[in-house]
Amino acid sequence: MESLLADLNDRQKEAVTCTDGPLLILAGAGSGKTRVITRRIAYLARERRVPPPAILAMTFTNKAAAEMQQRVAALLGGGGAARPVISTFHSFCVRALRADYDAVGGPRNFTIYADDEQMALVKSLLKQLGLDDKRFTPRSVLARISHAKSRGWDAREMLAQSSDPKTERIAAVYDRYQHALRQAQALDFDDLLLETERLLRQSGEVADRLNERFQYVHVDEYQDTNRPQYQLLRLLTRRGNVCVVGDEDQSIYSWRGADLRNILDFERDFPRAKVVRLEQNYRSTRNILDAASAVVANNLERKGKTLWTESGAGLKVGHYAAPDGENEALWVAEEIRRYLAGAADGHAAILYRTNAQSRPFEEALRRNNIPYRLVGGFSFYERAEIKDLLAYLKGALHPEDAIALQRILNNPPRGIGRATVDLLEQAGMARGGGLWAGITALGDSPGGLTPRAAAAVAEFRRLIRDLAEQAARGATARDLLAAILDRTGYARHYAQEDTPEAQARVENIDELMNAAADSAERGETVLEFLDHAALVSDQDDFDASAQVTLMSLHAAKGLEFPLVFLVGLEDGLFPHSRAANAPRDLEEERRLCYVGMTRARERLMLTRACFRRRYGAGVLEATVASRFLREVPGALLEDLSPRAAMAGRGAETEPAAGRVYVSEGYDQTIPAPALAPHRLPPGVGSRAPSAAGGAPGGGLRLGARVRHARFGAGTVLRIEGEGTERKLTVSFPGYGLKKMVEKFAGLQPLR
DNA sequence: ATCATTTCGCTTTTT
DNA sequence: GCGAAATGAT
Repeated sequence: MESLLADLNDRQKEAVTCTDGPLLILAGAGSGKTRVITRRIAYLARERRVPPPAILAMTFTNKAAAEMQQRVAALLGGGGAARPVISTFHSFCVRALRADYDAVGGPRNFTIYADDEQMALVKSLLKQLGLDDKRFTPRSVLARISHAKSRGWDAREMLAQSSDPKTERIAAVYDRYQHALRQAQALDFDDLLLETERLLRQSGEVADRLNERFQYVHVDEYQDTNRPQYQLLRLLTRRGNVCVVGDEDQSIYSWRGADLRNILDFERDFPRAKVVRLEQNYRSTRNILDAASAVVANNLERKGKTLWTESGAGLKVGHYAAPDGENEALWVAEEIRRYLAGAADGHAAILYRTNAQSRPFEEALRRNNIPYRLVGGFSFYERAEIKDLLAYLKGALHPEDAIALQRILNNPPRGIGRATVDLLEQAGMARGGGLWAGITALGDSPGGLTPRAAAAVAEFRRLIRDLAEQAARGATARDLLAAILDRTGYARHYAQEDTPEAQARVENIDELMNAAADSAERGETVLEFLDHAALVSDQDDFDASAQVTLMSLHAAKGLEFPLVFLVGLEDGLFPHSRAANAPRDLEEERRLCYVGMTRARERLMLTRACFRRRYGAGVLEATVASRFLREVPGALLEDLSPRAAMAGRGAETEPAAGRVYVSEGYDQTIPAPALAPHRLPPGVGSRAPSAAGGAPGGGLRLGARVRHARFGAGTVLRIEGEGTERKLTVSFPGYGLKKMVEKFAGLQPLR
C-alpha cells in the first residue's frame, strides 16, 4: 500500500521493501529506525501476504518490544487476531524452553534466577569454599562466570584456559554454581540464551519447527547483541531472511558482553547481505547533531558515518557550570519550570550516568512542585518484601532451591537462627543434598538441634510441603500467595508496626496480590507469574505521558525529548572513573554521551558542578570538566553559567544555600560586574568557575583558589560574615577544611 | 535468637 | 549517605 511508504525517504523505502535475504540497516541516531522496522513488518504482512505469526522481531527491552508491538498493531489495524511475535531475546528463550526444554533433557518448569539470587548463590559458594576474602567479591566472580558463559565455556574449559590460581578458584566456583542451579532447577539470564542455543543445536526437530515457523526474523539494536544471541540468530534464520538494525556509535553494552563484531562482520557472516545506511536525522536541530557528531568523532573504533539534517540550526547547546551539585539540580528544575510554563504539553528529560545521581534532581523538582517520573532505580520486584514472597513461591515449586529457602527459612522470624541453619546445611550435605535435605532429615530426628529449634524446623517443613502440594494441584499464584500470607502471618508482621516503611510494605504486598490475581485471571501458571517478575523490570513502565523524566543514559536509548539535560559532566563521573584507563572503555563512555546528546530534539543542556561531594556527605571537592564537554566545539555552545549571580550577591552565599541564590538571581539580568568573566570555552582544564581568584574589592569569592603559607593551595568553600569579620572556610588538599578570618589569614589569590 | 548499634567500604550501566 | 555486615546488648 502506498500509505506504508509515502512518507519515507528513498533509503528508508529500500530498507522496508527489500524483504528477502540478509539485510543490514545501519541506522544513525534519529534516522527513523523504529519507523522502518515497524513499516517493514507491516509491509511483509500486507503487501507480501506473510502471515503475521511467521514474523519475528527481537528487541532488548520490554519497553522497545511493547512500543514496536503497539506501532505494528496500529499499522495492521483492527482485531489483530494474528500478531507478529515481537519480544525480547530473553522472553523468546523462556517461551522456547518452556515449550521444548525436555527435548534436550531440561526441566520445563525451571525458574529464573535474577541477579540478587545469583549473587546470594555465589556468596554462599564462596563461603563454602573459604574464599570470602576481599579478592573474591561475589560481584567480580559473577562477572567472570558470566564472561566465560558468553564465550560458551563451561567450568572445565575455564579451568583449562586459566593461567593463574585465582582463575582456577573461580572456575571451581563456576562448577558448583552450575551444579546448584541445576539442583534448584533454575536458569540464570545467560543460561536462558545458552540453553536455547543448545536446544536448537541438539534437537533437529525443534530447530526445524522454529525455522519453518519464522519466515522473517528481525533484530533491533544489533550492535548490542552478544555472542550467544548471535549464535541463536544463526540457528533461527536458515531461510536467510534476516534483517538487523543497528548503529555502532550507539553500542553501550559491551560490559555486558555485547560484541561489536556481530555488526561489523555481518556482511561476512551472512553472504550476499545487502546494506542500507540511514543517515538523515529527523530528530534534532543541526546544532545538536553537530555537537554530538563532534564528540563521537573522537572515537577511533568506528566505521564513521555522516548524519545530516534538513532542519535549521536551532538554539545552541546550553552549558551551565553550577557552583555545586545542589545548584546544578536547582537550576535544571528552574529551567524546566520555565519551559513547561511556556509549553503546556512539553516534555523534558534529565539524563545521568549513574542512577545514584538522581536524588538531588528529584528533590529540586519536588521543591518546585514539578511532577516527574523516575525510570530505573529500585523496582517493585526488587523490594525485599516482594522478593521474600517470590522466594516462597519458588520454594513451593522447588523445595530444592536452597537460595529461595535460605531467604524465607526464618522470615518472618520463627526461631531458626544462624546456628540452626548451619546444622541443617551440614546435615543436608552429609546426605548428598542441600538445605531441603537437611530440613527433611532433621525435622523429626533432631541431630544436635534443640527441641525448640527442631519444632520450628518441622513446622517450616510442613508449611513448604503443604504449599508444594497445593502448587502440584495447579494452584494459581494468587491462591499460593494467599496461603503463604495466611500461614506465615507475613503481612500481619508489618501491619502491626506503625511506621511509614511498614505501611509501604503492606501496600506493596497488596500490589503483589493484585498482580497475582490478575495473573490468575489471565489463566497463567505460577511459573508464568514468576517469569514476568524476573523479566519485566520497572525500566519498562516508562510513562510517555509524564512531562519530566529522570533516568540513566542507558535507559534513555531509543527515546527522544524536546528538551534534554545531560548532567554531571565531570571527569570521573562521566566518563566514569572506572572507564578512565582503558581506551576501549572510554570510547564506550563517549558513545554513551553521544546517545544522550542525540536524545534531544530542540534544546540540549550540558551541566556540571564545579564542586561536588564525593560520597554524599564529606567535603566539597573541586571537579574537572568532562573531556566530552571539551570536545563540543565552542561555537556551538552557549554559556549559561551564573557569573553574574556569582559575582553579585552570590558571593555571600555559601554553596549549600543555593536555593536562595537561584530563585532570586535567576530571572534578573544582573549586569556582570567588571570581573574576569570566566569565559569557559568549557573545559580546557578549567577547574572552578571562578578560577579568577580575587575580586576587585579585595574579598575572595566563593570557589576562589588561594594559597596559604602553611597549607598550600586551597579552595574557598564557604563565606560567613562581612567586611573585616569575614570568615572563610577553605579546603586544602591533604589538610582538610580550615576556617579562618580572611583579614588575618594571609591568603594569596591564585588564578 | 533477636534486635539495636556501629562500622566499613564503596558505587556504572541491565536482560 | 547508604546498605550490608559485624558487633554488642537484652
